[in-house]
Amino acid sequence: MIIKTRFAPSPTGFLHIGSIRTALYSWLYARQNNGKFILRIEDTDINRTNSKYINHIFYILEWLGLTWDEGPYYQSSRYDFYKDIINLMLKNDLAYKCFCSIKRLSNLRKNYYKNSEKNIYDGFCRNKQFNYNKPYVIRFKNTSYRDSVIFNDIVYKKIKISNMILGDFIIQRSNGKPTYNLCVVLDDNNMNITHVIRGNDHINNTPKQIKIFESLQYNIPIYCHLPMILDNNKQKMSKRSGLCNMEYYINNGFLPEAILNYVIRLGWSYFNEEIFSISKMKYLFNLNKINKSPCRLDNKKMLWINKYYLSSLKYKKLLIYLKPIFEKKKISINAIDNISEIISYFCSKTFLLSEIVDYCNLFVDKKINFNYKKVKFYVSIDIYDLLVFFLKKISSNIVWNLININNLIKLSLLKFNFLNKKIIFKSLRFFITGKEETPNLSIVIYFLKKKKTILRIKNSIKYILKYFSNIIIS
RNA sequence: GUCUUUUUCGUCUAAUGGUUAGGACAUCGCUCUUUCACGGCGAUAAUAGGGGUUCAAAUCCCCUAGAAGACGCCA
Repeated sequence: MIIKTRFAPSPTGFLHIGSIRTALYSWLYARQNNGKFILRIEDTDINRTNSKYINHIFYILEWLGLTWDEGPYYQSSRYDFYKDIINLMLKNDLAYKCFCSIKRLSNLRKNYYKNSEKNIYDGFCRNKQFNYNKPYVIRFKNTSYRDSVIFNDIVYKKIKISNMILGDFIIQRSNGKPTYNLCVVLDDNNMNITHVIRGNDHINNTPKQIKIFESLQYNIPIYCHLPMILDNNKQKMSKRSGLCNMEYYINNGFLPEAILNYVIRLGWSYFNEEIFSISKMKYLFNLNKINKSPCRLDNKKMLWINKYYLSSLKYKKLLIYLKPIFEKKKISINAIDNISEIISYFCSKTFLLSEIVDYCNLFVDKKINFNYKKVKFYVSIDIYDLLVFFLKKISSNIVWNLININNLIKLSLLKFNFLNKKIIFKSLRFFITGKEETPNLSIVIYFLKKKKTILRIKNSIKYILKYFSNIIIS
């Protein structure tokens, strides 16, 4: 028997980190067993389905490298298939038409809550042969309410749910479209899915689905419900919440391998290991070792993992990841001549791709626009003298290397020893880069090269002179 | 409210009846680079509470409390 797993998102929002883990686990399990991984788009809710979300699903799975072997199947294009089986179910007394109005059902529900009873359909149309000319839904004709459904979950082991709470649930809406619980069963059977790996918010759907499987005499797949990943408010992640959204991770410079590594460790572990490459995951991952308890995201740990992968990437691959971010920030790579040297140096010092790009931005050939409020803090006669001195020294005929640049800084510290050392560093940094926080000053100067450094200091000197004259005038 | 599930450092987790309750991230300290950052070293920190079973309980059983999900003509 070929192992078949599926990832079956509904395109009603952007994928979040929880769906990614579900996809990863399903994908891994299929790959470990030489099985097949199927992509199925569950788009039976016409009102909420949006094609941009479908494209997003493809994009993210491809970005992560979670390739699928079959599909994508669209449930919306399989209505005829579902329809045939619904008709069969009607014919074999496994389902019935229900003409109850929405108003009647909502009143029913209100009363149930008031009397704290089970909220299920009361079976008003169950054994009647109505044939009104008005809209109807089709309900599954559930078996004895005294039964309970028992199934063995890979993660949660034995789960027992009373048939009492299932009731005669709807399998076809009044608009003629089948509902989720029916489509899932028919598709999982039709596509020969052997293992259903999904979030545990579906645990309560599982008995309903098992009931349909049984009534149609299909083979019931093995279920594996994964504990929820909760957001920072300890709530189920919403497709709209920003921090869990995959767009956020991509735009902020996370690497796919880092995301997968972080996500596989939520609810699963292998001794004290933290780093899992794809091949290592395939080798070590074990469905039977998944935890039951829900977990929360830790952005700091994710950053740490991202840093790990960032520093281990080769320059060429790194550049592929960096290019779209450069473009998004409208920075031209060609404007920095020693870009490869700069990127190779900074990739081991940063947590995010976007940080590397920000650092690169320091070396772009452009005029610095000083923040006027901050200038006030740095500008003084002494700093002016310092810059003039530094300019003179750096313009001299020196070999451009880190040692010599360091020596120049040392020399300046000595010459201006009446100034606070921190002030000297901070001022040089500010007037050379326009920023208050940068990597090591001598490294920055080294990468900036002689010509640009001189130009920038000259501009800063001019700027300070102008600043002084403005003060005198006013 | 009903049903299902869950509870080990702040967070992710290890420990299948005998451990000094281990690791990672975070935090804090020290330390290197005459600055920040990075790095190196170290420290703080947990078995939800109460009963039981047992020579022995984080681990098995019961109760209580907290948390999450489900209870749709959403998926």
